[in-house]
Amino acid sequence: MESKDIRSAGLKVTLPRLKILNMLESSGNRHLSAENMYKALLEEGEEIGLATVYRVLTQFESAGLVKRHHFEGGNSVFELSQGEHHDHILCVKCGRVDEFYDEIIEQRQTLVAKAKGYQMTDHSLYIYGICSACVN
Amino acid sequence: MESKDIRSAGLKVTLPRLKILNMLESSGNRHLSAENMYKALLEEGEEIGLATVYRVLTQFESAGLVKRHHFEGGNSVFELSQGEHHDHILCVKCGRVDEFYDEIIEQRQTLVAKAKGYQMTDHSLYIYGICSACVN
DNA sequence: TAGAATAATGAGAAGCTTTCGCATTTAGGT
DNA sequence: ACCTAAATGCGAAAGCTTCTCATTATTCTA
Ligand SMILES: [Mn+2]
Ligand SMILES: [Mn+2]
Ligand SMILES: [Zn+2]
Ligand SMILES: [Zn+2]
Repeated sequence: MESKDIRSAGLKVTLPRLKILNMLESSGNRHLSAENMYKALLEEGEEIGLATVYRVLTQFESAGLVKRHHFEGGNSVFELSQGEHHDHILCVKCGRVDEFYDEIIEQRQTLVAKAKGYQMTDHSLYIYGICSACVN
Repeated sequence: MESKDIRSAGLKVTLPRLKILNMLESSGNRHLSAENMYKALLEEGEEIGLATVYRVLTQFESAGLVKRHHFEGGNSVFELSQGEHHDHILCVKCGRVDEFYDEIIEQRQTLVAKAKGYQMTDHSLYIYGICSACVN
């Protein structure tokens, strides 16, 4: 029952919010754009506006329910923040997205920030390449 | 004499191209947006179009003369590609940009790509934080 | 459970960055 | 100096995201 998440974010439990949250939970694709979700909902026969999708996703992001990523070229994508942080590796041919977490990279980032006199708040790391299915 | 760079990129040596290249070389700020350069050139009394600035920068990028970065929120920034690769650390308060290169991070990225079955072509790493001048 | 107060919605307009199209100008070779 | 191809500036347009506002839905209270 995901209504709890919405409520504890201080938001009213509305159909659009439930639909969007549900889509993020149940879709095979963990990384979806607002446009993706909007079109999928339309096809399911929902009556929803694109502005609402963006609004709701931004609210979910503020509430920590969702993470927004800016993949190279094009629009933002969103995914449920399921606890642990991770970074992304993307195929430049087919758009496939894989996730990874590297403790050493994380540590070095902290060290770099410290060395440069920064109090690190965040970081974004994307690796681009050609996936095994796309080689040749 | 930067005309050589332009010529060897297969481009005609024009005033806009010289002005833009010169600005990237002489400006105190190593990381400039197209809008930045456009406005600065207008203030210098140049007659130039924003579309030209974008066009020229894209051509310079293709020629390997400049690198384009997508800093969080807002527009792309460009810098001269002076040889060695580096990544960036940015202050979220004042917008300050510092550069760094960490050999271990670079190596780990290669390892991650390999482990995920990718042939790495590129990566982008930004660290965000609060710089020493902005703490408090 | 009805009603009031308030938040959320959908539709379209608008904002912003970047690119495109095209008539005009300019560069570079002869 | 002339010719041709390339480059320019301008405005329009694209693509993504946010804003505005009249309408609708949710939650709280009685
Ligand atoms: Mn992810
Ligand atoms: Mn740099
Ligand atoms: Zn692929
Ligand atoms: Zn700062």
